[in-house]
Amino acid sequence: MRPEEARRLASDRLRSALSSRYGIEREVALTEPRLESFGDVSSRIALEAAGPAGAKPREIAEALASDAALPEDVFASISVEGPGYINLSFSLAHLCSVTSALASEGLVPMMVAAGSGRTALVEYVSSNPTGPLNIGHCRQAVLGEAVAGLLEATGWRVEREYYFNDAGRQSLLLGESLAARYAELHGDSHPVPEGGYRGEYLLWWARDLAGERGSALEWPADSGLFVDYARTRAMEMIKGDLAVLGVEFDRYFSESSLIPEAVGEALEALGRIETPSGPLIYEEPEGSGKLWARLTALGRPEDRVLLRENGVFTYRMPDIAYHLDKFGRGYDLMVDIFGSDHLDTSKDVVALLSALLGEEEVSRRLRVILHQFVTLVRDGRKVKMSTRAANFVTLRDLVEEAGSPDVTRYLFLTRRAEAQMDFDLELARRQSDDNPVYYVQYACARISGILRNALAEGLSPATGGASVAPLLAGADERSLMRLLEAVPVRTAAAAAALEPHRLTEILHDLAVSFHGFYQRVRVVDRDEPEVSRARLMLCSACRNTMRDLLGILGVEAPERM
RNA sequence: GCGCCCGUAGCUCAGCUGGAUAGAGCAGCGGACUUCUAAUCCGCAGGCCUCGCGUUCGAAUCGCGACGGGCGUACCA
Repeated sequence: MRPEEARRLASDRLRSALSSRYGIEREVALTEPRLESFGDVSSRIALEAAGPAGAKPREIAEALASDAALPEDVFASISVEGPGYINLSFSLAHLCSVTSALASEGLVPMMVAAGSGRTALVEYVSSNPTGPLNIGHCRQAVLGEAVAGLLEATGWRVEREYYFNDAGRQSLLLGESLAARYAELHGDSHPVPEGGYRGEYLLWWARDLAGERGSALEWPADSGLFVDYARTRAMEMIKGDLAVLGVEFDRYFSESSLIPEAVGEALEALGRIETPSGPLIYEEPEGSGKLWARLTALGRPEDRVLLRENGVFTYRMPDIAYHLDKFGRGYDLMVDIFGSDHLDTSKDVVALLSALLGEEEVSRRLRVILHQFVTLVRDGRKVKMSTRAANFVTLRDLVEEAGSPDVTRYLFLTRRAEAQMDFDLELARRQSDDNPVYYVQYACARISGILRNALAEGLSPATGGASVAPLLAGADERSLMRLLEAVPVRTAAAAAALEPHRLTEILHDLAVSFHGFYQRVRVVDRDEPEVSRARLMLCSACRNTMRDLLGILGVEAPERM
């Protein structure tokens, strides 16, 4: 029986006991208790039901425990502890059968597939093509990958998408910044424009451009060429940076592909909407051609311009068209991952989408994850960063300094998205020995070593399922199996919450338990081949589970270290 | 000013749909390698969970208010 099914069964039995004994209809939640001595799963239902039932919590708990009639092959015991907790213990046979399945099939088949073939689109990074990716994009790339991986592991069909703005003022500014560097090469002075980009990479591009096209180009006569060239190179650069992290998208979606048709249609649709305070879209000043969205009528603090007087859309407008496009593609779930600086925009876009498609539709299909910023710490001091001034640490630098994509990914994923975090460069660099990712990877490598050695002696993991339970009756074995059994449930919960950082906790728990087990229990024992094979099965389950969890996060599970 | 996120051990952070003695890593101190990888293990020490008020049988967790930090508050993205 899969772990989620075992919990469902216990929950249902307790619920019907509660119903028939007290006439209370209520879902019974089961939690993973904090301490192993509290059992394997636990319920507080008796404390919650005490009021409505008009009875003492302990009394209720005793009654439910005796009425529950749980199958003995799955549950070994049910007991009442403390103020009225109902604590359940799994049978060794159940733990062993799950362990066996993990050893032979890995983690994913052990989960009840919540997605079951439905489709999801995860949008992340979406940095505009103006320069290399920075440390913030790095956090986002890592997060997006992990969210996508988590959804895939729970049965969703996932697409990864990168949306970029290439039609706005920033593209123009980048083009002119390139033109300035280009002019500089040929001794002409053309200052980098106000608010322009000063990164050294523009100088390299200028040289390449001069090599291809000679020295006759001029700004603004050849502005289109400069802009196109800069954008192309920037996109190449970004893809290169992503490759350093091992990130690849299924689709790169450009803002300009929405202009003018999709954006026009979106604007028209918005224009048909009436709010209690008047039309959603209005012109102001009269006759100027400038169009505003009446966001205040949708509960937002300010109205916003969607179309400027000069006929150019503001960035919110293509954003809406882009989201409409995504909704139109029929995904069951869309996840947007943004930095916290996008909060306001994102809320405006969600409000306008809700006006177009209905609030229920939007909140059901669209989820926005806003992550907080990363503060870079170098020499114990916080580093100020600015993309345009180009005094920032790039994703590439970061991965190189941290030593590997694995370290970078794992470090970012140990914190939840909405927590600000400090990234200490010195720490990342020197953490080669006591970095949390190595701790986990080392456990995998250790197990691989054991399995290799055992195989060389002709011993392979047992495949008997629950039947080998008597051979794994030790306390260390049970602790590890108990943890393994809960992994599918914890992973599913992490997926439902879109919180990949929880997987690093699971991984850490598993590694701690395994290292302890390894220290105290000899796996391969020539005198006890059957016991050895049972233990090898446990090791294999542990390795597979960690490998699969690491895989979701995009981190390697090495065979040797 | 307003909106959102955050404030937990010396440092970096988990725990937050209220519940059983508040956890981890790093840093500190003390131990364990003739044994499948010591990138490991075992032990010690370290906390008015920012503060105050409230809701509750019960609050790190929920509400309100301070204080502190971050982000936003563009006709930039």
